[in-house]
Amino acid sequence: MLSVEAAERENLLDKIRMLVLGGDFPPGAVVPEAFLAQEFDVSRTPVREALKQLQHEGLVEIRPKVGTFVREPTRREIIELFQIKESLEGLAASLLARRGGTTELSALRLNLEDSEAAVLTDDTEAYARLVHEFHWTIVRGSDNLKLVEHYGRLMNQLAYQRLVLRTVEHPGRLAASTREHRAVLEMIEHKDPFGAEAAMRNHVHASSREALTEPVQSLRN
Amino acid sequence: MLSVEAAERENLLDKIRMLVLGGDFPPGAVVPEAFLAQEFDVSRTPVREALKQLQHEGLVEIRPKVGTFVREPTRREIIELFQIKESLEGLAASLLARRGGTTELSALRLNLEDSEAAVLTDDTEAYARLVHEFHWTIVRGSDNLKLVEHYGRLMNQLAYQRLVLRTVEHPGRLAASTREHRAVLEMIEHKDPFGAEAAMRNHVHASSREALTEPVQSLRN
DNA sequence: GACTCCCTTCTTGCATGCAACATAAGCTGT
DNA sequence: ACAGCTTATGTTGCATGCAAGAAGGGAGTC
Repeated sequence: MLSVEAAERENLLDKIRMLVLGGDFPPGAVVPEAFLAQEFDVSRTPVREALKQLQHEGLVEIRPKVGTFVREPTRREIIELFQIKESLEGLAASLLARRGGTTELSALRLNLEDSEAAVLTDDTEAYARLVHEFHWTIVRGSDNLKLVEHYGRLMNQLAYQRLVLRTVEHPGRLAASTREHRAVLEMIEHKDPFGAEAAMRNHVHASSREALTEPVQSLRN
Repeated sequence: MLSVEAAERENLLDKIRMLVLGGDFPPGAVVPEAFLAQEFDVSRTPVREALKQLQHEGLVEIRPKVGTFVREPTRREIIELFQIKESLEGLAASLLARRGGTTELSALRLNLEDSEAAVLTDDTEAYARLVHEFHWTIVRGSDNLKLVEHYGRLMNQLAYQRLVLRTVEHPGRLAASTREHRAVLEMIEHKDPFGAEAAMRNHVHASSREALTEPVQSLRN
């Protein structure tokens, strides 16, 4: 399908994105092309292309003739992105409910069981992974490839992993979140698009408020 | 704000996008980097970066080691994109209604008057422009910069201009569309977020069905 | 001591050269 | 005539070289 070089390039973009998202660089720090080029043993040209793409994704800012800087989303941007997240995931839930994809439904049921187990054992790391999987399963289950694509862009911008780790620290949030997931799943099982959309939006809205209540250092700008 | 080089590069990207969207190249035709480089009197490198970006926007497809091809959205993709459009514009209308931006409101009122005049005189070209302006005014009026950004990406993928020109050809659609615009505006004026979202989604849905009913050559794939 | 100017250094932006690969045409043998 | 192979061409992918600009530091001056 994809030639070897293309796959390598994808990997390069992903690798650089991981490096940026992973927090290995302090926010606002400069990321020289030459360093990345040496790090991944390629020329500056493919690194440039990848950084250009990351700029369009909003993860870095390229100041012309100055340098490439890791860009931390501002609090306002996080609010804005969560509004879009709410809308898109609502759409995804609605589409999945209308479609009634059986494989996704069973995956979601399984996910919910695992999530409840993780809540009981207080396994926040597993829970974070399951939440991620739950949302992505619904989006993919919408059977709308363009939606999947745009959703991926959105999530990249949100630097989601850092945030979700923060929300799960709130006491009681895990249980509440799981209840909301169950509500969404039930609406989808009943093939109720409007109900599913409403439940999903309600859930995302609640989770966004949780993610934003904590005044964290990296969100103070 | 933007340095000269950055502005030039933006212009280069926009210029190439216009060329691709403008239909100067037959869909599926190859667009060699070297040609564009000579056309705009730059090296292949910035052309490459621009094409790379256009690929991520979904307008062209770069087959490795083969060439760059103009990519026409399939009918399925258009349906998918319209679903997202409905969701995002619904969000925008909702946000604008909640906010109650006065400058946007007056702009929309003026737009509606002009639109009705264009309907009476059957000026389809002016109407297409006004429709475009109406929707963008609402999206910008949401005061959500990230939404504006994502919406722009979406519209680029839809190759909107070609489609809107097609919808206005349907008899009676102009008047119906204007009525729907008025409904949206009234909901926003009443500061009714839910009503505004519903009206907007209804409008987009109707317009998408119009855009998709016509079996046009370029949409047959 | 503070301010201004220049210069050094680091970064990106672009042009160009070369290699690799995919595709298609031509050639040869059957 | 046709199938398989070879070759020719066109394209992208990447490496490298060079120039231009921006930021910071240091020297000189008031």
